[in-house]
Amino acid sequence: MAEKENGAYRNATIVDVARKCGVSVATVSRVVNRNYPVSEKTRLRVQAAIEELHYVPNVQARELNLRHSTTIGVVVPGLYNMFFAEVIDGIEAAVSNDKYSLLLSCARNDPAQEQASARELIARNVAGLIVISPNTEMLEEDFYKQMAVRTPLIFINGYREIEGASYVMGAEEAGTRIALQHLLELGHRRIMFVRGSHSDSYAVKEKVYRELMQAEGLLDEQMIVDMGDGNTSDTVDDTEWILSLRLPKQKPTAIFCCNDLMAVGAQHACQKANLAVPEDISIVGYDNIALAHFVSPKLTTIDQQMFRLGHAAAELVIEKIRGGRNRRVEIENVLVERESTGQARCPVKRE
Amino acid sequence: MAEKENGAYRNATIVDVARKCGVSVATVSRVVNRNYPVSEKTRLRVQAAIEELHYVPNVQARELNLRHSTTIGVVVPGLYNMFFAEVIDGIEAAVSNDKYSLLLSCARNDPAQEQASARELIARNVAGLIVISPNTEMLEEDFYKQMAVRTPLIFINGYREIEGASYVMGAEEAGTRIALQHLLELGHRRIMFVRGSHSDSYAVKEKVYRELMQAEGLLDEQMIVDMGDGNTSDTVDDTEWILSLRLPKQKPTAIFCCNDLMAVGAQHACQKANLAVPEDISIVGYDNIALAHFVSPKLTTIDQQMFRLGHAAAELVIEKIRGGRNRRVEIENVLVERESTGQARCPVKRE
DNA sequence: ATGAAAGCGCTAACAG
DNA sequence: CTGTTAGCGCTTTCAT
Repeated sequence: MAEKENGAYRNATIVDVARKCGVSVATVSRVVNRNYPVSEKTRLRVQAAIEELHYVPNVQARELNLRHSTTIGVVVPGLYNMFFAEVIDGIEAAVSNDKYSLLLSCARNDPAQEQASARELIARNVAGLIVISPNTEMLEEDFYKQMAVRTPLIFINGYREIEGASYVMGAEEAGTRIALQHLLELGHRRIMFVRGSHSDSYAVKEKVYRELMQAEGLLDEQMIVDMGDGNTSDTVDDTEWILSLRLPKQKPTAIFCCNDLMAVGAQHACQKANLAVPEDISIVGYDNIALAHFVSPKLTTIDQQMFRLGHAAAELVIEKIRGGRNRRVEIENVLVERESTGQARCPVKRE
Repeated sequence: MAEKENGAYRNATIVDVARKCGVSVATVSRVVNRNYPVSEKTRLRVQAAIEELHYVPNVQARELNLRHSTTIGVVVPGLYNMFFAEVIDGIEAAVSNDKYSLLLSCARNDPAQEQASARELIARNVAGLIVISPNTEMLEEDFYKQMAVRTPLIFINGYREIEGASYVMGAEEAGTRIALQHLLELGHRRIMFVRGSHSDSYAVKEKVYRELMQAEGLLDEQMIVDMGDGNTSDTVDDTEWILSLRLPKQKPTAIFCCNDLMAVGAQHACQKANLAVPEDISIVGYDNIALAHFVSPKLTTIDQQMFRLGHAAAELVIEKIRGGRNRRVEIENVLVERESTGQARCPVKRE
């Protein structure tokens, strides 16, 4: 039993156990790790002592000795967003499956805090580091490049190339194309594109949108709307507000939104404008967060497979820890057809 | 610069720095920690060496030496649910504010895994442990009691009393009463109660419901519906299904749901049954997860203030780590009146 | 102001 | 099969 002296906790160590049953610490270590022969008799004695003292081996001390760590660090913008939460769920599943533990730090959407988080995790001697949606924009030149030299480094949805790092990326270009194609095939010609500011993810999608619409002779600058901060708890309401102004003017028959929050905002705007979804107007979101099938009509969207995104990242770190090479893996983005898309009202034949 | 030999990472230690500039490790330690005088000249030399070698102090080694830890462990059922994610957001904010780091482990709603997670965290020498919504039902008799002896232990929404632990609880009894009172004041008499299985949280709420309805002479066993697993990604659809069967028979004018997922399911069921919310029927949820204001009509619900729940728990561990006593704190549950509740259609005068 | 040395809890040779 | 010992990276007396 641990003794509590003046409020301080003092737990049994390997020495306590050894002394308790008159063997050496080496022997105790051996029965704990089952890696060298120990006579049945002493093994039992030692185990009894372990039980009695509630001895728990100190992993930190072991790792110090072994010169390797079994914890993985994760830097995430925050958990307020289901997207990140699900990614972490995936990381945790893979990581704990391989006997690693997960050290988590939130960057609060602040580049400075992101760096501080990464540094903190490194100092805590993580065996590898995963950074989700890194804020590379205002990034100190080779902050991560240095880091990659000392620790396996993986980015999830990091758009800037960092030397020495591995990447897990959702196939957003392909995904955007699929979504838009879906709308086109339904006969839609006036497709609005709703994006947010300050993320490479939006830029990638806009590029695809422009190319595709251009190719179809359908590009109309007025149809591209930037609603500002696209990833906060106000995104739904903000989008609703902005679209309620734009809908009457642009009269789209379909709306593509860069994430599901915006798409739900779009649903609200249509509802307020007395446009039935999907009868009068179709809406496609992106990400497939849980919210997408909680709303009504259920949202048609592109599944980023966040759990797999996280899971793959975890596998990549572990691979690198074991001496593997850097890799870049893409997770397929697939269309989830639900209730918010349908045939265009007055389908225009596609030439 | 760290050397990479046959794919293995080998980082600079305090010894490397000391050797590099011909001082003792003690001196290096002093300039790193700024806790003892060092001459300006050597300080500069040492700092230069630190920069050059990209030396990062090893927190694990320091903590081993100092015999104290600066990491907090958190056991959570999972992150698939926004409730838990927001609680962790709160914990992380408080914890990192106090220079602690967060070690996270998911219990996957499995009591055995929950114990494994807790053990794992303890072995990693956390300074304190927070368990969110512990699955105390099938709990090995004094698993946590033992644990509380060796490490500060905090439960968030833990209903079984464990000796030696601190508690942070949402005031669910009061919250349930507030929600029901709200409905009563709106003139509702036929109030349905929707709960899930296997959680003390449901039992607490049902108790309040029964008392209150009994007191009003309104209790009707038929109005209490248990929809089974109440906290999965299927909860919304399951609730919709079950209620679509019960609504026509019971004809409630209001529905109280034990969490927001169920409440959204109830909204769907009403919609399918052509009951306008809130004109024909009122719905109150519980928790106030983000979803609640993303749906339309926006959900009236009881705010559990998850962020504060987590924040308070973190403060409690830290308090205990510093030698404080065990405490039990309640976080107020407040009514958030939005769009899903309104005057009863044919208000019956309350006697 | 600086260095030498002990030791945190643990594991892995190396002897016996 | 078991014990002795060195040392992981670090901090902190205790000397100088």
